[in-house]
Amino acid sequence: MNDVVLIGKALADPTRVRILYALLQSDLCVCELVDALEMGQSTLSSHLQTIRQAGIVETTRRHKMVSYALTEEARPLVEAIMHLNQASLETDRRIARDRTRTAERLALRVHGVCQLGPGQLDRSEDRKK
Amino acid sequence: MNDVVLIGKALADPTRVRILYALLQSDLCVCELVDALEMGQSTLSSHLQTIRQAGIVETTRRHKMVSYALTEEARPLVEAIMHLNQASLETDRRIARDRTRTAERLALRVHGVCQLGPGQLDRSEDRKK
DNA sequence: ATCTCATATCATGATACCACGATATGACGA
DNA sequence: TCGTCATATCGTGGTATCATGATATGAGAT
Repeated sequence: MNDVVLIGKALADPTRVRILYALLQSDLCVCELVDALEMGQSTLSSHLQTIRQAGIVETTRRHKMVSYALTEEARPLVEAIMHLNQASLETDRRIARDRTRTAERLALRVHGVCQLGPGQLDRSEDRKK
Repeated sequence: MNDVVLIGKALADPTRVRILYALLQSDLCVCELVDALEMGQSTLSSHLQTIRQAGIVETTRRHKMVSYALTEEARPLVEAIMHLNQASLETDRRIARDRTRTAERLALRVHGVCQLGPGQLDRSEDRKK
């Protein structure tokens, strides 16, 4: 029962849904998430702990960074829920922005690995418009 | 996104998980749930509204009573999540008691319909032991 | 229409959760 | 060992959520 509740809590907050949706694109380290989702590092970190306790994500160290990934067991569930509400997700502005910023941040990887630390993708990108 | 969060919130509380688990057994009216799960009517009712807003249950009137049932769309999802954590649910004392009391309350139906109102299954059952 | 009874909503106090800044941890390089 | 830097945890003020008792709604029966 408690396990179900933990999974529920993991999905019960918009910020955490954004994180899960981003992790559906790719494994990501904290600094990449900070840049992609534009939120404070402490905020992000505590949400990641919440999701981790639910058994939905797991961590691995890559050099200095800690990388977060969906677990094998949770991925089908997360995909199912996200797909079930695909319409509501695809029309969401915030999610759309997250997705492009995640892609931009991933493009900065070297040999498929994050090397840079947080603060790479600042608002200067907006001026291109 | 909002839809996903609503589903999450629906699962994010032990009381609501108990309700959903009971509804997995059978459609139930509010008075049956009050007896089976042993909780206040107002508490139960507001949780039911939460779950309803998430699109997980729907209501139909049966005589004086309002019956709650899992929706067609949500049932597979709920079953998936419950099954995924079957172990944690089957060892749960509260869930076990809920299940037997739900069965006891269902046995009081006439022609498969609840006729009785709340307060049927009181603690006198315990004295049998 | 009025009474009854099942269900819904309201008001309230207690608890939990959120975002954010400040501080702590802990791995790596010098 | 001593910095450095990415990540984790702590403290705080504001907001949401919970359980419960009191009250409101609304359908069926008289």
